[in-house]
Amino acid sequence: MKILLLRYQSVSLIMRNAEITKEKILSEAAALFNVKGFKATSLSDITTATGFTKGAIYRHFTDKEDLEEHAYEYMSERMQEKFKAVIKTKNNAADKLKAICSFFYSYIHSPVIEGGCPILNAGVESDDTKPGLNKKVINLLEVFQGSLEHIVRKGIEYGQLKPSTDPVSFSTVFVATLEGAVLLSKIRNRNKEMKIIIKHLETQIELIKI
Amino acid sequence: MKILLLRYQSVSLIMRNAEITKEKILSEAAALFNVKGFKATSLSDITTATGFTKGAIYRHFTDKEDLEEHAYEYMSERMQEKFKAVIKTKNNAADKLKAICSFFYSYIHSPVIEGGCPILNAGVESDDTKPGLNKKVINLLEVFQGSLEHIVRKGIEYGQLKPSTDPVSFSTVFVATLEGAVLLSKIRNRNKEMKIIIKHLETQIELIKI
DNA sequence: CAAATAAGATACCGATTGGTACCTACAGAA
DNA sequence: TTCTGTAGGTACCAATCGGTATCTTATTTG
Repeated sequence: MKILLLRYQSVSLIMRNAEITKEKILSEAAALFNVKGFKATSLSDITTATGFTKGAIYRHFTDKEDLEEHAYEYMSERMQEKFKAVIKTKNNAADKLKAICSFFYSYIHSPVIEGGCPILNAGVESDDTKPGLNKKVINLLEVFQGSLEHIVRKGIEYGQLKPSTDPVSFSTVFVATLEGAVLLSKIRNRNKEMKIIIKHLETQIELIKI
Repeated sequence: MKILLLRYQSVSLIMRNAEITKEKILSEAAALFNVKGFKATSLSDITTATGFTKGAIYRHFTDKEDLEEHAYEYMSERMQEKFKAVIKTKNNAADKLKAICSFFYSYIHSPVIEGGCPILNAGVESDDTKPGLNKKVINLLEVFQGSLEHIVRKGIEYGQLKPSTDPVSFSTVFVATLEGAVLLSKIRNRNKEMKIIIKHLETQIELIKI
């Protein structure tokens, strides 16, 4: 039946679609890079994960560095999409901030990208040897912190948060604490630390609420 | 004069001392591992840095993994020494906590080990592929957080800190925030974030002071 | 349906990786 | 001063790395 359908569409069993192939390579490579690290992930890791050969990979990307950066861009976009969606679910500053906390808490069990937070992972690996990648990490970090800053600013403007709150300071501390939580839970392979830290952040949010 | 002295001590110009050699290998490897990462640092990187050959390295260490773990142990010991020294300079809980903040702030310009915090760097790299190393990271993290917990506990006991302070929660949040600060400053290659976060932590310390 | 184009596989390349066997020569003991 | 154990150097190894030239074949175009 299926074969018949395929035959009518004049599509052979071995399909070839550049766009789908590229997507597959990017998503598999992204997961591998985020779990094992960029340097530790070899091209053969990616070929076995995707089922494609090096020939296919090098048709879509100039070299490994190019693949790394595009794969990170892929992660970055996914993270930003999810992040925006999370913020959208609430309609006031405090609830938005709490929703972000919940997002991080749930990340352990259902991550957007396997292997933890791409800011943390790529941030540590890229700073000394991969300037191109580092720029993309900075960008994602800026989007993340910028969103928080915007939430706080708007929260103050709309009379939801205390005007004494410093948006830059608050968002910086918020991001650092969350990333620290991810690190601790990653190292210990448990969510005890995440739980404690999320609870603390939620009380901090309550403190700046009007 | 110097050569004469050496001759009298029957010490040739090419000295050979297993202990000193091992120390040199460990210190150079530690710095390289902490800057470039464990995977990204090759044995030839270490031979060029130390001036020794692979033959010398493999006499003291069974394989690269063994060297990695001993090098991390070396970093860990150095960090703990410095950490204890910093805590000792003050004689009450709040000042001890603030001294730790200052230590992290100064770490950017005069690090104990080049390349940033070994908990952050090795923590990210070891969790998935290097269980032996991960255990050592957990150990250092526990010593660090345990020290903070002890400071808070004693601070409460001696009437320096509010009894309502939860030592576990406080120390967990403290460590996470500091590590997050290191990450942000590392990614951005500036100390703006560190400055903001240290300031925040100092006011948090003031809040639990009696 | 045939020709042209482009996607992907195959087979290779030199360089580098971690690792080892063997040799040399220095340091300490006698 | 000689002998001996061992610290360290030399020369190699197979495996794997990232990368490329070339070939096959699926898809598109005319």
